[in-house]
Amino acid sequence: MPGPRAPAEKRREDILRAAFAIAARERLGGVSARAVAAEAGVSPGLVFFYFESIDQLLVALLDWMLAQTFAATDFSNRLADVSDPAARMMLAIRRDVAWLPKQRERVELFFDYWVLGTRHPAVRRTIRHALDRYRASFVPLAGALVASDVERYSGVTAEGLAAVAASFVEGCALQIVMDPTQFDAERSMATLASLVRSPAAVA
Amino acid sequence: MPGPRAPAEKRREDILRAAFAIAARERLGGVSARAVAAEAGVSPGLVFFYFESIDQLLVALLDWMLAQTFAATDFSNRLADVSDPAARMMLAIRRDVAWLPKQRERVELFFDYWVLGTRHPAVRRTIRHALDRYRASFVPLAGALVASDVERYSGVTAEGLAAVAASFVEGCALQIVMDPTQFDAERSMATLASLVRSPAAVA
DNA sequence: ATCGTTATTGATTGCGCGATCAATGAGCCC
DNA sequence: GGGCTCATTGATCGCGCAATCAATAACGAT
Repeated sequence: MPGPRAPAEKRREDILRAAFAIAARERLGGVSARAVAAEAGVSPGLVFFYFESIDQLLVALLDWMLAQTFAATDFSNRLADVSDPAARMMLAIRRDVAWLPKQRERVELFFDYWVLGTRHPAVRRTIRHALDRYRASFVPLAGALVASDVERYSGVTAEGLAAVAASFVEGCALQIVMDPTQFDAERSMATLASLVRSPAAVA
Repeated sequence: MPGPRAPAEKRREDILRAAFAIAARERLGGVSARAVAAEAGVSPGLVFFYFESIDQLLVALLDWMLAQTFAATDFSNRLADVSDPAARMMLAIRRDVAWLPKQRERVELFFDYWVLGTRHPAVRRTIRHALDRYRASFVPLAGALVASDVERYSGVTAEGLAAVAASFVEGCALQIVMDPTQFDAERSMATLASLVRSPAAVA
């Protein structure tokens, strides 16, 4: 009755890929053992052989997605080419906001996981960690910006500015996912640029 | 076998309240016909008598919650007392961000509904509409702010600024629900205030 | 007091789910 | 090629769910 065998790593990967295909199509609610098995062309029992439960499969899928996502974005842009701190910060934000619509599937899935995380401690920890890393990634840029014009940014800390930048991008993600037709990324970016630019540049 | 009767409107309300009580406790996943009936002290069949399906009960519950939420916030604060446009805008944002932790249940439920909206067009429409209304509620404030200093805010439209404000608040909502201990609302507010304040105030 | 309407009941049906497990055969070592 | 390991199968269990419906009693009308 058993079919052909495959290396353990490949099978795990096959099942994760199948789970992702379904999740991208029908979101997390569509990821059931039967559906994943059918998509991967294996029997339902095998899913539980490689992942003890569906919850654990979902956690593994989240890790898998996050690893892929960070690998894809971390070094995709030459931020170092821009010397002006304000422009660097804006470019970083713009890069992330521009990335959102292209990867809408993943952004939507991430929110699905975020909702799941409110009930599922392991998922919550993973997501918190990812969001913290994201916020932290803005700290050096924010620090340079604050240092570049201490008068203009008096009372602003690097951490505080990084948190606001992260909030902004996450808010944009939310709006893109909720209603892509209404949200105008360019307009929001232009508005943010006007707010951040220094008084010297205005005058 | 039937128990005592009640006016149709009261029964509907009873069932909605029961559904909300469960949703606040166990989220949307806990809202089943049996659970709602038990909470309301009626039989499961009665739920389907007043709401044709569970989906329709959930839609009715969403409408009910949104009506309550808007009724509770719209007139809770005397924005009109503040004459400076920048301060007015900041106060509006601060009021909403301060409201989030107190109503965490509702915010979480709102995101649950977003997930439900994936499968359910009526829910999706309702949520989009609510978010649009929210963003639109910032437009008058943003318009006054832009008009108060056309030089400082050149290139900024009322709609754009309103969208950014909404993004910011929604981003705060995400962070507060996911990790209330990490998110420092006051720090974010102070940072935002520094960004928005006019050059005149800085000098 | 009787009757018709209808709100209310709870047993029931059928479904999809997560999870289990005995049976099975593919691949590997000697 | 014999035998061992274990990856793979698919039937199966038990559960909770949404939804249905015949039976029933509460209530207003007459």
